[in-house]
Amino acid sequence: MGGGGGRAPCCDKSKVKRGPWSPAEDVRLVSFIQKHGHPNWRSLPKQAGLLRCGKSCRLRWINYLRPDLKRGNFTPQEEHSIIRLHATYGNKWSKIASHLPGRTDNEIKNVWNTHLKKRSLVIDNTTNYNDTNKNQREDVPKISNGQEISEGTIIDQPSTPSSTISCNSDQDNGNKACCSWDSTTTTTTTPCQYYETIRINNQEIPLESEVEFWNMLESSHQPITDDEHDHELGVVGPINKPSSCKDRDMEVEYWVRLLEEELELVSPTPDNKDIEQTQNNKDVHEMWCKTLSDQISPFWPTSPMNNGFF
DNA sequence: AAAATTTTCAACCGCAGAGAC
DNA sequence: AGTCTCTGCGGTTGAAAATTT
Repeated sequence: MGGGGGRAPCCDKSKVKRGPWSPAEDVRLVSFIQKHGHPNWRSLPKQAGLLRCGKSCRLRWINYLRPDLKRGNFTPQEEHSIIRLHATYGNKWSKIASHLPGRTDNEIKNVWNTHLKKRSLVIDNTTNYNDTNKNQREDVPKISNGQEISEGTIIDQPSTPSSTISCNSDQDNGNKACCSWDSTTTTTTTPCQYYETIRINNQEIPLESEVEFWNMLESSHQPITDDEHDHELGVVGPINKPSSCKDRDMEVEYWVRLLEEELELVSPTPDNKDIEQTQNNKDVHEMWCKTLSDQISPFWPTSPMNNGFF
């Protein structure tokens, strides 16, 4: 390591927000990365209008917002793999994560510490994964044609990224879980197509993806231009968006606006009668949750349909 | 039903590696 | 060669949720 003479802090901690991320921040981060990628985490928060340090943005993206993440509980097969891999690699969580597409090192670390550590003491580590009955395995990773990705398959980066965005997992070896999106249609009026792909044996294969989620967000590149909100978040200026996505922009902007109002980041929209007429915060919350659940993908990490809302 | 305790997991912290200058 | 910045990693924390008493 280089250095010496003391290390400058990554950011001024007195000027950045900490703690749990709000849905509004998530939207900002995702929509910014969707359009601009993340060439520089340090400068990203300012460019995206987020009062967060770059490290926090990176962590949020990698551990929670990346589109190639699996959601939900670990399957018994995944748990088995973790136990077996831990016996090989020890606490090298990123190494273990590289064998489990869609799972993060942090997630694996948590599940190990909370569930598997004790269990691993009583499980016979010599059990061969391939000995299990595949017909009983429920959540084996699949590619778009339904074919299972067998354990041990080398998954690496696509040879030619299909857009300016890349999102690689952080592993330091060559076997990287990877996704990419084709942003070539972002200036058309048709819903944008996003593909998550993996490269297996020199063949690029699209994964089953959360297309609706990304389509929903594809036109939300522009930060909300509300003065109060922008001032609070330190927005440096609007980001140009394709005019052809206007309708979808309005839709996304509508529910983002509801979100901001619920969070009291901005005052209620004058013409939003439903919200104005509802005095009880609980009612507002429930109505708002329903609005969101009607409009956004259930895969959205903080979706009320995903039991992760608030 | 309420309080106490335990569990979960998102987020933070500091360190180290790599690369740029 | 030395310094600095950025990024990634693994350990830890603490608030919220779940469970037990």
